[in-house]
Amino acid sequence: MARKTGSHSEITGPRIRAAALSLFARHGFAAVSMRQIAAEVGVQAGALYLYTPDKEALLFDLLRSHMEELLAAWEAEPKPAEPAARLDAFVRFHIRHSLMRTEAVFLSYMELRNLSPGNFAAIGRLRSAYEAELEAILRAGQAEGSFALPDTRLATMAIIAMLTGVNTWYREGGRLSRAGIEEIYRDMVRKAVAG
Amino acid sequence: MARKTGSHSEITGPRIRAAALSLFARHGFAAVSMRQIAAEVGVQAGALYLYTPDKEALLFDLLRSHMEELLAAWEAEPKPAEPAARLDAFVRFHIRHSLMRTEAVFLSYMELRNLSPGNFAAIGRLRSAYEAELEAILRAGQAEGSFALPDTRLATMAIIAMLTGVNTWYREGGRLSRAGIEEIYRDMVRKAVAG
DNA sequence: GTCTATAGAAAGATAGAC
DNA sequence: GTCTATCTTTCTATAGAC
Repeated sequence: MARKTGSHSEITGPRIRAAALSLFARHGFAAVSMRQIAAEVGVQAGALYLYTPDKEALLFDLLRSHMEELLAAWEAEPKPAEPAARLDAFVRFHIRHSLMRTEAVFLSYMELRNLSPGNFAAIGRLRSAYEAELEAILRAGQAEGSFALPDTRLATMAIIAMLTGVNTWYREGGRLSRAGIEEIYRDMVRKAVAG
Repeated sequence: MARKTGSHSEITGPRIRAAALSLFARHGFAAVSMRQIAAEVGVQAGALYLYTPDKEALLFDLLRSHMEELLAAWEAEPKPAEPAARLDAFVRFHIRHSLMRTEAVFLSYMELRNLSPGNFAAIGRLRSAYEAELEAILRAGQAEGSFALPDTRLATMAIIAMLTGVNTWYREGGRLSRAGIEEIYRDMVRKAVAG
């Protein structure tokens, strides 16, 4: 069972990812150096390259994990069949999830442009898949007659932007509780799409 | 009227600002070098320092100019007294202005964190002043009874996020005209705040 | 006002000892 | 698996010629 000195591969990898996520979200991908990430983890800069081929791959990994986790979480969510109730569920889910993963959401909206074209497209596809979930709900409600939307695609983008915006102003321990915020947004969205 | 060789101070300054705006918006402040900006303008890197004390001051100047221009433009806008009509005017104005200044809007939402604390606070004050314009409209409509909003502050942030989001998906020559987009957003906002 | 040249610091990434 | 040391490139910013 003897191990080499300083062998911590099972724990160092996740710690590097966590440190990178936090630093990238706070200062921006390009403004953060590999040395800073290494210092946060408590290793030397060179050691990072045992876990990632380069800096961009580290960013891509964070973004892809986030999007895949988001899609999986929505899939696992209990989803009513009725469009109106399903929309409520989406709103609550999106806000709750965004507030739980503030840093990753920030990254996903800010650092796409630092990806190579191929990686950019891959994240774009995952994002489109998520947007399609909301769009399907709106389309179903529209077909059923419970929603009145002149343009379903625009409404999809408008609602997601509105909900994701919660990340720009929400602060832990502020005036409103998370449940309270979910409720207010849910009501605004309900009214905005209503016939 | 003899001038020194290569004297273009009246025109080089604005061209530097334009190049910096475009590059910062496309690649991010930290990812753009002074050399790139200089190359875009057609001067040497050293020449930039005749127009700005450093790189951050260049960013700060762009952000401040944008916010001041935004506030001045809204001030110059014809504004109905009735809250409902005034809200319509705000929505149309915000979308129109955002689409006319895509790059600056992008910068304003992405690069605040690259400012020093003092400069950050200065831009924050300008942004708050703008948000206060919308919040005042919502408050007036609420007091008058034409709007029904459980939380005026949250509604302010939600509406601005929704409207500004147009920048993330709008492309020139796309499916919808600018006027059409303004109209659809106006209707969604109207419904969202209605009693 | 712009140029060339460069100082001085810091970046990403790699090599090889342990 | 992590370290130290370093290669190579690039950066911001300045100095001084023209």
